[in-house]
Amino acid sequence: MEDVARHAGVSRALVSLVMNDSPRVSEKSRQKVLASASELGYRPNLWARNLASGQTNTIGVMLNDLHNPYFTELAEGVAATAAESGMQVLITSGWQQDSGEVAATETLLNLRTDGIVLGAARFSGEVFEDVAQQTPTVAVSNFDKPKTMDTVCNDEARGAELVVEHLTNLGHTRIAHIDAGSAPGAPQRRRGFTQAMTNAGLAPIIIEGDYREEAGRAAAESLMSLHEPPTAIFAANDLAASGVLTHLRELGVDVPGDISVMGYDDTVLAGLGLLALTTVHQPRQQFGSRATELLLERIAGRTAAKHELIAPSLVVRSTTGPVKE
Amino acid sequence: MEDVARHAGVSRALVSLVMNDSPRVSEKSRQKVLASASELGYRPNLWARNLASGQTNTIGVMLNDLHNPYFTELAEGVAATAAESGMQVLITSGWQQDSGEVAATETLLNLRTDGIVLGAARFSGEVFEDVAQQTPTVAVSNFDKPKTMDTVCNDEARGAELVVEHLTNLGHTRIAHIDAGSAPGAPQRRRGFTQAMTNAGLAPIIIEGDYREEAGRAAAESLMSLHEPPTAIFAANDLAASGVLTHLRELGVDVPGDISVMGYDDTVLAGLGLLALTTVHQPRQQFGSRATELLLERIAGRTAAKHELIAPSLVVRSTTGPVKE
DNA sequence: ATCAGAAAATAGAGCGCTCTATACAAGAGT
DNA sequence: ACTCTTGTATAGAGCGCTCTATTTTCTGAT
Repeated sequence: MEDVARHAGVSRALVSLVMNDSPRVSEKSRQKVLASASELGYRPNLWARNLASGQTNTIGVMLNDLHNPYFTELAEGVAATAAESGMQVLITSGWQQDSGEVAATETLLNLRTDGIVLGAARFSGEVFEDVAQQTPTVAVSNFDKPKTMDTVCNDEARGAELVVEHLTNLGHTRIAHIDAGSAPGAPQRRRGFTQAMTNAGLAPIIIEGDYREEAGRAAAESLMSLHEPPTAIFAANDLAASGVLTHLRELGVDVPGDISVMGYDDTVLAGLGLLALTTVHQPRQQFGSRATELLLERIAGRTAAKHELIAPSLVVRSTTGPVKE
Repeated sequence: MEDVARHAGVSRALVSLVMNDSPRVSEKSRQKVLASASELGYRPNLWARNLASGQTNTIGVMLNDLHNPYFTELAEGVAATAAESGMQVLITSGWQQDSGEVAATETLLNLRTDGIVLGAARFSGEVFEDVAQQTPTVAVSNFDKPKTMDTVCNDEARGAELVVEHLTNLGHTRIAHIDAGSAPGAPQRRRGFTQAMTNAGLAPIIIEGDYREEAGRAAAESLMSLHEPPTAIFAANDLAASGVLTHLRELGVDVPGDISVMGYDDTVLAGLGLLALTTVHQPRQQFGSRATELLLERIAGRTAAKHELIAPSLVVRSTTGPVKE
């Protein structure tokens, strides 16, 4: 910077003003400075700039797992909204290790980003309460309405309701749900399912499982060996639904002629021609952009916590149909 | 830091030493400092630290697209290897916009990360040559052996060779390849395929397509309406292969009884029960970790460019079998 | 010409840390 | 008692920038 100033025959301060697009600089010296800057290959040192200005214009995103499209689409939503406000986005990840999420968040904290979006899965909200104490924080998680941060999450109960509505409209009454124990979102889905079934005057059938394909396959096996198998299966997620479909295909059962299958999440899998799975879509990018909006509000000074649910929607493909007579 | 020093009754310099685990501090004062630090909730400001020390201990990763598992697994490899050397990893993404890759790289440059790993796809190497001039850089790309940076990439030719070997071993002679034009990696695959077929004394059949499912489906349609359809189809990637399978299923053609199908990449899709696709596995994490090793060498002072190919491997599942008599 | 007032440019004090050179004990050797 | 080490602690000058307060220069109206 020193060099640029000397080369352009002006003061360091003026160079700084030019670099920040200040309107208080004459066109002539702006050109002069810009010229020498590019000539000398000068680029402002972000570390120094942020140190001096005390703000980073950057928001940090902590993602539990980069493999999971859920998190990357979330990040994309964050990036899009952040860009509108001219903010940079920096991503760290826990690389699905237990200690990872905390370490990654720690990095962000040390970096002094203006705020943090938490795409966490491993821990309950409490672990992050003191993070939220130190910097504006918004979590995209099912946390239990913590006071120090905002949360945005999918309305899982509504999603389960959507499933039950769709299936009952098709005439199904024996509907089974493969649940995923205490995995993120699973308890809410299970509760929503039970609730919706009860409201419809139907008996909820629930069988244990998890979010993996193999679990779906195993669950389908138990379900189909019942005296009176269900006419519709609502899997824990798309991957589990894929397991269900695999087993039914081996059994020679026709989908959706003999039995209807639904997934949850609307991942790439669901759209594949061979699956064409009816599922529940979560607007993941919207989670990210809404979280960012809330974060920007917080950065601007709001302190009261907001907790928002975002409504999912139904995507009907070819694995559901009218109940067999 | 000032506060911590005062609270512990020592100088700022000593606090700095403690925070950097210097051996030149007595156990007694180390404890004292650590105690007051945690009491006051002090955390070192990374920006200031890096500014003062002139090095960031951070390597930057620029990823073309976070959705693509190729890139995220690459990042994971980088993270793992970087962690071994106590380096932090910061990720930026081009969010698959044309200008994105350059902007994201720019951010990294401004951040003065010790080095950059490029997971680029959009541009040719030239765009990044001057980046490499400014900081140690390794690209995981098919760039044409640039002098200023190292490259690591998949041995696409070998991958195509693997496919042809596998298929000819099963007795296939009419083998078609759906190619993906000028998309990343595609020309190399096409060349490798042609080469391997020619070497085996067979006529390569090539049909245009791209990396999407719909393209695979369309290509399968044309292929199957030939007078003498191929007995094996080697799709551009797994997604395209999925399209092929979808079409064949609709046609009632038995896979692998009537015809064999192969994908490329070994993504999650390939492992699904309903596809069970035979494919070529790319060790994506290894790309990342090898790139990081090279980058660390560069950071340590090496300047001569290295260009490495990494060998893929075959994953046999259930979509390939002996040719039908 | 003169001068108020706006516009443009500058000086210089930080920002929170690191790091070199220096100071200060306390023990070792003579 | 004296110097010479060795092991710890400290002062203070940066790192590359921003930003407030201040000075200098440039209007245009009298």
